[in-house]
Amino acid sequence: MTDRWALAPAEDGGVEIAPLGPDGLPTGPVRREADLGEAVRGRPEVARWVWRSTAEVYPRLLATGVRVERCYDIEDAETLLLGHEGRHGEPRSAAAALARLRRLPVPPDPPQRAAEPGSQSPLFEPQAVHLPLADLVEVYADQQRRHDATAHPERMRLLTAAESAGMLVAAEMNRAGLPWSAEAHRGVLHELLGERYAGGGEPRRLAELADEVSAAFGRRVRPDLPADVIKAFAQAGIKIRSTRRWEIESLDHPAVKPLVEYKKLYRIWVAHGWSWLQDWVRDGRFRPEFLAGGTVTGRWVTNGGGGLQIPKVIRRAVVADPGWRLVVADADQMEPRVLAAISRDPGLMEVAGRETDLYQSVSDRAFSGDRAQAKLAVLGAVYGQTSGDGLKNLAALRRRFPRAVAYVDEAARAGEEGRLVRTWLGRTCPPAAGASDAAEEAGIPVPDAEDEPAGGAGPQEWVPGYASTNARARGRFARNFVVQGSAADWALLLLAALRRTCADMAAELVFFQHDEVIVHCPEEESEAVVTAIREAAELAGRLTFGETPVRFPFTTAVVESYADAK
DNA sequence: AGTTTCGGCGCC
DNA sequence: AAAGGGCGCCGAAACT
Repeated sequence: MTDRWALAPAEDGGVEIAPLGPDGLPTGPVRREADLGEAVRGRPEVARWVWRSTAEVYPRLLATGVRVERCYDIEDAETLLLGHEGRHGEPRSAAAALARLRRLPVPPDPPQRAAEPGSQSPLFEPQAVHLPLADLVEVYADQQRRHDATAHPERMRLLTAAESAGMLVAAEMNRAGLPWSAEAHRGVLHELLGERYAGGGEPRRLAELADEVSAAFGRRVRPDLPADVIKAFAQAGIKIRSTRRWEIESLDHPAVKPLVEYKKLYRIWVAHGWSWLQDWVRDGRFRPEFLAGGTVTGRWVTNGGGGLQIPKVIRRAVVADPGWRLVVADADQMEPRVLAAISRDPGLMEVAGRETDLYQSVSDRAFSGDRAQAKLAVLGAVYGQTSGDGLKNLAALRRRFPRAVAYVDEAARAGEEGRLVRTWLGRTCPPAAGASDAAEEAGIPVPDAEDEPAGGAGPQEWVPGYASTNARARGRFARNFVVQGSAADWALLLLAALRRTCADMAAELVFFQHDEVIVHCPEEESEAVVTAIREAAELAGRLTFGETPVRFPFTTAVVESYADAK
């Protein structure tokens, strides 16, 4: 029997709290207390705190040294429930949910604010509508009933609980920060880019490469301006459509080598150079603002500093504190393993039931041992590749793993037809996701019935190529959604389990990137953390997908620098 | 002058 | 050889 309490910060800095019964309604009077931290600290027996917004409440609790074991984020649950009900566009605030319940005019959601460098404030406007606790629990009790109305109530409950747990993890990671050595970072920059010149212009190495590009063209060319580069190639008699690297690299021209090198280094300079370091690293920590469930698929995003796009060469700057270690753990072939678990394809489950390299096993069965082809085929199936070798390989994949391919094909068809598509736990893809905004605004009908295959075509196997461009884009989105989103479901359970183990140690979760976690811990705890990650992965697999032979192995490394993990 | 979009590329 | 999912970020270009 879980002991749940609702909590609502009051305008005057105090807090309202009340115990809740199984129906989600209060079982006792609403109490007012003067201090948020004390109200929670004094009730260690509470198993789950129910509140409007984790991003509003939990950073304040953490600031006073109070952690909670579990929570329920009403506005996050509202978002997930609205999505499941096919009402993605409706306002998701607790105030809006209450207004819908009472059949009053529904207020629009407050706008989101972009993160500023170094700020630690919550993502949502601080003046977001506060609801009295009595109103809040009315919304909560209604949400409990709405869980019961979903296709799989127990999975939906797991989803809202898991994402709330993810929000606790995110808040704790935001507070901890990623250990970052500014000195190591400057070392990498100097090694790659050379000296900086006064005035903030290009560093030495970039200036040299720009000169080499210009020399190769026989005139001054700015390699950072695509239009200038296209013009320069045109004058040399080479037509290019863009200056993307894969298009440039195939050209036979002396400017190619310095140009490609320039683009690589330019990227480091502008996105992760000295000014980035100045803006985002304080007191030996990089603090991107992690936001759990920030995308349609449930993947996290970070707000500020490009926290999920740290280039490999820059990872040298992620360095554990003295006497501490980074435990870097990366899930092995997560997406095909998730596909095996959700499709229940016998062949793929058998392959995914081993901890050895899944792509190698797939290639042994369907691609005569060519691992690269097997990987391309699997990723092509998941991403909806429509041309090239991927299509040919997809046919081989379909022969050996028919249920797996049929699963994503069905998702793609549903997406094209504008039907709802869900992850394993019930996160729901908006029916218009993947369509281009321009086409949507132009009022292109969805789906385009005239583009459907002619009738009487025999067994209805899904084939690409008949729907409108927009419908196909929605199909690809939906195809990927069921795999990427179910992987995100699983990852939330993983984080929740790992967080519980780390709570008994000094170890802290400091980074999470889709299928990869970093734990910062004292050296002597590192082996325990490795074990905890393995156990959390298996537990997450069972909790998310039920009884399944599919395994979720991790590659782990105990290192002092992130760069040494691979 | 300020704001939005585009091109390109980093990560998974 | 060529292009298919999810993101964020930057400067330049294109707008208002």
